[in-house]
Amino acid sequence: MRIGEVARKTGVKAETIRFYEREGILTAPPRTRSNYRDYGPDEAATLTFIRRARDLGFSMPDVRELLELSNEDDRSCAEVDSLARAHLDQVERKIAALQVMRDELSRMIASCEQYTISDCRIIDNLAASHGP
Amino acid sequence: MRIGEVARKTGVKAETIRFYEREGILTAPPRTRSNYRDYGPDEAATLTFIRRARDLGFSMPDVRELLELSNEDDRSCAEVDSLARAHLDQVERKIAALQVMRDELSRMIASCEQYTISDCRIIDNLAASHGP
DNA sequence: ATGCACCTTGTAGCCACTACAAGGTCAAGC
DNA sequence: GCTTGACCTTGTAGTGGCTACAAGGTGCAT
Repeated sequence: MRIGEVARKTGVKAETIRFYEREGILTAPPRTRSNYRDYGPDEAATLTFIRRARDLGFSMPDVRELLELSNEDDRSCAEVDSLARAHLDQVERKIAALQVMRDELSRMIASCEQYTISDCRIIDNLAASHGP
Repeated sequence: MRIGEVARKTGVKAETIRFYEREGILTAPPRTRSNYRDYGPDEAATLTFIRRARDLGFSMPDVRELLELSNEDDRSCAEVDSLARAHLDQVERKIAALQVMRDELSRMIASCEQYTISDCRIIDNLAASHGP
């Protein structure tokens, strides 16, 4: 399978696949006579794994770790669990931070009555801090 | 006021202030005899403005726009409003995306019973797609 | 033979900083 | 007067995770 096909099947762009190879995340596949990368189903599965982990927001270092762990069948999955929990924690923190932003933005926008800049509550809010 | 003091007062690090100057976001202040940057209260106010906008998640291009608009007192603040609304929209999208991640991560973590990798529901989930 | 989609390599760019190196300046303390 | 240490200067390179582009080679249908 050439890179374009595996890209379509896994949802990982060809450029990104080459990037993963350069970075050592994906092992280099064999080449055809004309020097094209020739992928098998295993590589496609790995790429799907990577893409799902990335979609869930795992960092590339985390993905590397998950990939390594996924090959050690006999090992306890406690590490996987703890990695996932740590990541969930980060995601929750990020949500909380964004909710603070959202609430403040909403408040600012609601307070603006759309006259001139000199009356603009949004600009006011940005210019001054809240406390004394 | 030297860069360190204005950094403390505005919460923008000295390195970042120099970076903003290089990028043309902040105009270069006069220098002392010993070539140190010498800031006045206006620059501090601008930096506070930038920091608050950044804390609210506005991009640097947005911040530039907001800074320019904030100097045009007579203009309608409709543009400010629309910029803020567009950004709020982005923030809400980001929250929604992260909530999807969070829910899926929670589900995965809850389904794992912490035996070996070969039984691990988390690894399973990453390896296979959901649909048939 | 021609066109077009696909592939190859390498390099540079994105965002918003952040880190570091190598050196200059200034006030306080001895 | 000399040292110490905090502060400042410039410039360059690194972060993450790709993405875009240039310049050229390959494969297949018409």
